[in-house]
Amino acid sequence: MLMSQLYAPTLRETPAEAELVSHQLMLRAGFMRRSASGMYTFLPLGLRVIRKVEQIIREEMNAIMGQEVLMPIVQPAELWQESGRWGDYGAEMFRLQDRNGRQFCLGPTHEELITALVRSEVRSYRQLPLRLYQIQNKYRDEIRPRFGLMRGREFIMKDMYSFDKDEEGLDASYWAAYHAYERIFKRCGLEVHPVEADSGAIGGDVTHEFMVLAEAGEDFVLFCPDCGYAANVERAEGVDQPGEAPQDDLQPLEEVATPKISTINQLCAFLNREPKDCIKTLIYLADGKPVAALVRGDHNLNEIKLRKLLKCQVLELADAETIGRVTGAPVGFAGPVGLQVPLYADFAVRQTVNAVVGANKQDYHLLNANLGRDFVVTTFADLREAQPGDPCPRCSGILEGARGIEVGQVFKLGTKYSKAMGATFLKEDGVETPLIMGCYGIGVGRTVAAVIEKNHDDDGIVWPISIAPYHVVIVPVSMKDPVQAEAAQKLYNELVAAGIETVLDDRDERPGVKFKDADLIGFPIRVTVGPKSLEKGELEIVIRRTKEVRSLPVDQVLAAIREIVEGGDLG
RNA sequence: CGGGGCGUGGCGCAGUUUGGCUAGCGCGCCUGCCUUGGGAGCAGGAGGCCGGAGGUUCAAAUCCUCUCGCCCCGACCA
Repeated sequence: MLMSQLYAPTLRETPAEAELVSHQLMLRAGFMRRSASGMYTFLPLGLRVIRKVEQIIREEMNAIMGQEVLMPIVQPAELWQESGRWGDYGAEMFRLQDRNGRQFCLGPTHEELITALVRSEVRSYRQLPLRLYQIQNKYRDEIRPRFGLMRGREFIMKDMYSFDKDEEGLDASYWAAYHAYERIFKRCGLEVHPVEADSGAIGGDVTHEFMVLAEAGEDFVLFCPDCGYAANVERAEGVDQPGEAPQDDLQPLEEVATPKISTINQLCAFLNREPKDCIKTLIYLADGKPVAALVRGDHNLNEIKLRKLLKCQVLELADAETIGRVTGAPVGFAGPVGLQVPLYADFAVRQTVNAVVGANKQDYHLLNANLGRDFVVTTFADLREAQPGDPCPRCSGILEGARGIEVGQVFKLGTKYSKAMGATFLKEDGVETPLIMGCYGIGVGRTVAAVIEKNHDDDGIVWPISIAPYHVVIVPVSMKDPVQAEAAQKLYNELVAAGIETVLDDRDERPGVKFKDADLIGFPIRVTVGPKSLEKGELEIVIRRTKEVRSLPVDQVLAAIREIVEGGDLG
């Protein structure tokens, strides 16, 4: 490809719309442009990167017996009504109608479609296992699209769906996908960390997310440096440290005026106590019914855990009116003593002694509230959000925290969709049984964004060879010098003939401009064709990542480049 | 959806508070000269119904009302 022909409009200045480095660089380097909030056009360079990531995914999916299919983006409402998700998905689903008024959506995911496909064709255990995957655009009308490809409304996703006859089969499919993911991200030059995760609305119990640790990440993960335990904060377990609180030295309950003090921090400053000496009382509505959740003052409640414990559909913080009705006080003064709703408490509450709690009375708190004597908890459970510094739930280590970008997730779905949609098969014994499913997603665009987040410097992107849009750029210092132009063209022909993806920067620009663009775009290898080295019969190879310069005789350049490209990553 | 910010040539911005004459600057773009090892220099030039609609006024980028779009924080979320 000739640079003069390549449609890669680079920008000298950072576009105001972009916040993240990866987003800025993709715009600046001419890889993509925005068309609407959360939707992007990929320009030639961007598309080449996307295609390379897709190709790596294809190879690894095929290697675990995945077969590629292509499904419609527009999906009929009936299928989603069957699974029950037409209602559940809510405003996040792009919906549309055809001319006859039939309802459709732009597929946010494809479980329904694939299940419908398979149920009409798979009849027997002899046809299993079956692993189908697709790579295509999916649509979610996100509340807040942001960070370029990181959270778009239209995004490219690979999803594989597995169908097995039993749990062992599902387990095999799950771990095959898990290990394929490790290979895929490694080939893309990413270090990923599989973490235990919450399965959210998609259902199922066992699930891992593949995280790239980066400040730009929207997720928070906790991990144990000793035993390797790693989990999304949504999922990470809090430890139930054994033992009851000491029963001696209980002080008498005492009411204390705390005017206008309604947060733990204000309270601690006012009373000169530590947050861990307080108990937070949060009033929730679980499917409309008020409940109280108790966590220690230095902890945060994990709503996902509470929702699971209560087995409720809708869980939301109660409004001020409900809080007033339940506690008899305005927001900020709720406490467990005397509350007439079920109390669900985190394990850590069990160890508190002489705690500070709300008095259920405006501008008052209680000192020395004690479990058993002053209030009774309905159920103790792991309800708090784990945090760095907590004990590891698997060993004696201490958890650390980091932000992460979720680039992939694997789920054991079980029979949620096959049951709802009647996707069954006959087992060896002739019994009709729902298919056992798994699903395995990779955000292609997000993976590219993550690679840039982890591989850039002040000058631009530093692509790993494996997904670079081109391997090499040839930069003649001056195209007007026929000697340089000829040498550059000759090398270009040789590289292309050798199957090396090469761009020749044939523009009549000053060298500085061409070097800047080359760095910005991030070609892993640059060959400079200049008068100084040509006189000696040499060319210069510059490694983008290290800026290392190697001067080589002209006739050795091809071999050297080939070695670098075939050697894979430059480390 | 709540809070905040921004819409002025392709990009980045000034001008808006305190209405006023041909709407500016930098970059990019076009022509010519010159230059060629890290975003050169000189000269000339093109390009904007100031997001849109309505209103106030002798006069609106600037004031008022409505609207659309984009970005950030939060809540939310495979």
